[in-house]
Amino acid sequence: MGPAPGVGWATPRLRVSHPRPECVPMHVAFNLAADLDAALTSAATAAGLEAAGFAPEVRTADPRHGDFQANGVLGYAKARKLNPRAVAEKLVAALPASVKEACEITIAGPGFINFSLKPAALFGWLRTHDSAAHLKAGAGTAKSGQQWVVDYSSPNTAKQMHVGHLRSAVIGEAICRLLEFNGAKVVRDNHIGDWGTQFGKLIWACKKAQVADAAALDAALARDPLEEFERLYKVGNDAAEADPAVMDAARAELVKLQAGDAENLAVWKHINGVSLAAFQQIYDQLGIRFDVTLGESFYNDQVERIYRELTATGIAEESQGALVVFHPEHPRFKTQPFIMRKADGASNYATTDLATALYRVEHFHADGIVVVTDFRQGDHFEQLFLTVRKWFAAKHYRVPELHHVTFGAVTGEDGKALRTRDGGIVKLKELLAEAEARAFALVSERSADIPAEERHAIAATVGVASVQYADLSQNRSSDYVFAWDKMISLEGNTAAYLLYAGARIHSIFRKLGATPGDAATEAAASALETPAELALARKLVKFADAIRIATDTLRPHFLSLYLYELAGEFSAFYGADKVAVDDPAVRARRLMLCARTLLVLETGLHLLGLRTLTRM
RNA sequence: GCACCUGUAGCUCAACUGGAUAGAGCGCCAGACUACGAAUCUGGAGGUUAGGGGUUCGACUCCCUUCAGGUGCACCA
Repeated sequence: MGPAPGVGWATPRLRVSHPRPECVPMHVAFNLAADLDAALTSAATAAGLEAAGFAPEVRTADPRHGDFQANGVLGYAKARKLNPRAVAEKLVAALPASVKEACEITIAGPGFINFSLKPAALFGWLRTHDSAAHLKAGAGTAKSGQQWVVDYSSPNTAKQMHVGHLRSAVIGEAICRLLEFNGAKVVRDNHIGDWGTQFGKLIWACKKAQVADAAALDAALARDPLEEFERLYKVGNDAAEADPAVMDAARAELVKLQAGDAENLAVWKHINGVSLAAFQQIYDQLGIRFDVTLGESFYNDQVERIYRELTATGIAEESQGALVVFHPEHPRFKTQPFIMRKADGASNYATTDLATALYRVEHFHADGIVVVTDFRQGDHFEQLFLTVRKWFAAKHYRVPELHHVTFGAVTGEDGKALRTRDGGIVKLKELLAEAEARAFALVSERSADIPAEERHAIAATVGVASVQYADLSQNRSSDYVFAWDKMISLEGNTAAYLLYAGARIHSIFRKLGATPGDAATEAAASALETPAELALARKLVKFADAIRIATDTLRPHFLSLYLYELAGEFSAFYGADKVAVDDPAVRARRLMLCARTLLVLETGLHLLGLRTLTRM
């Protein structure tokens, strides 16, 4: 999606014709790659290319070749048996003067068009994008006016959150923030599992414990309710697996619950209240606040309509007593059913997920729905989305974009599912506490001069950020190897390295008695000159592209990678060029670079859901 | 059996969904603090992208096939 016409190079209105930075015009596009793309598209028409068959394909380039490259002429020329370099030359000749003034343009190899931003153009971008609000204003056109619903975290009640719940929560929150930054309105929906068969077993076990020793049960529930419910679930589950009669009894309890039995409903409510309170403690640490928590139970009374509509539209059919959907056009789902009503008449998660999709469109007017779960539910969501598209089309409901955002398993360093020393599940509560403890040890070792109280606060940020970032820094589709040493490490692509880079910039401003982004200081800045200054500026300008790709692919690691490279570029600059020099114009421009690096770094980290520090 | 995911440097991971000489960190080797935080930086060595075919100007990326690991597949979510 290109920028709004008339805001950049695509029109002759912008003229970066004066090398003196103070003359840089006000309107500088946030996403220069997109702007260049638009300029090339216009130029293609002017140059007599077949506009319909030409896409510029602008992307960020290897710094050896420039800042951006356009690859579109290769395919275009090939398809028409033209000389690609000749086409590229025609195209470049047709570019508006503003682009030629802002960039060095070369044609290389088989027909790549390379663009290198001149120092004044880089300076202009930095001057324009001087606050978080201006960055957001630039990015916010991409999904402006769209409504999205993001379904993430979604643990089951009656159980504690464990390490398996981490990725959905962390990745989901980052996706929410990215969508918002791009201008979308986002509803954060915690689709908790509060209506499944686990309650049959759990209620059965509760009643049994009640009969056996009511006082002991009450005492255990008073001490740590969630631990006790978890233990009872295990009792019920083991018993049900060992004895079919217990399984039947548990099913009966579930049926009673779903029918509205007062006693079972009371137990169920108690369990959910206790669970949500415990979840919120984790969410507070991760900086997550849901707009709605609409679990499976919320849709319980809406399932009849689902059965009715899917039957009436001919999408669902009876099979072996169940109501199912087959997809004849699909190699597998033509025989593998999507069961939306069990043979015993009960609903299941296919039913509630169908109802959920409908509710999100009817109630929230969703343009896009994102569901963040692990990859093992791939079949389910593929079937669900196929069904939803057919159903909504048949009923003339709005069909939103549907995305199943998957991620791999969390494994230990042996490649197997992560377990504690004694083979138990790693509880999220304990994992975060350990991260904090390890971070505290590290901060204490490195910064013994900071008061203990502040060190604890720093450790809380570093510990949680390290856990979050470990997840966000790698492609979500691969399995994730959990390794403490790598996670809390200060070296390499870690949260601590990025937080350190930020703390060091804050330190520069403290030392020089300056304020980041101070307009009076920056007004004195001279043109960018040294290789390190220019390299850093080039990296800063590409923030827009990092945001774009992370959002388009719903993969936050593209942003993480960018921020890591930015921090590295800053460290190189820091080592090469001293900020605290006597020449006021040089000092001013380097302070400006520091301020923009800080701005982009902190804005980016906040988009990932991390908290940042001013010292550590 | 049928499908999906994964396989890249000794290790942990990237590679913008087909672009230029496949990049980082750790580890290893050699350097840089009487300079704003060395929790840092600058160099170097390290690759048949699991194997084999194919598609094309161009392939880690797409297709076919073999191998290895993981995961799903009728009433759990």
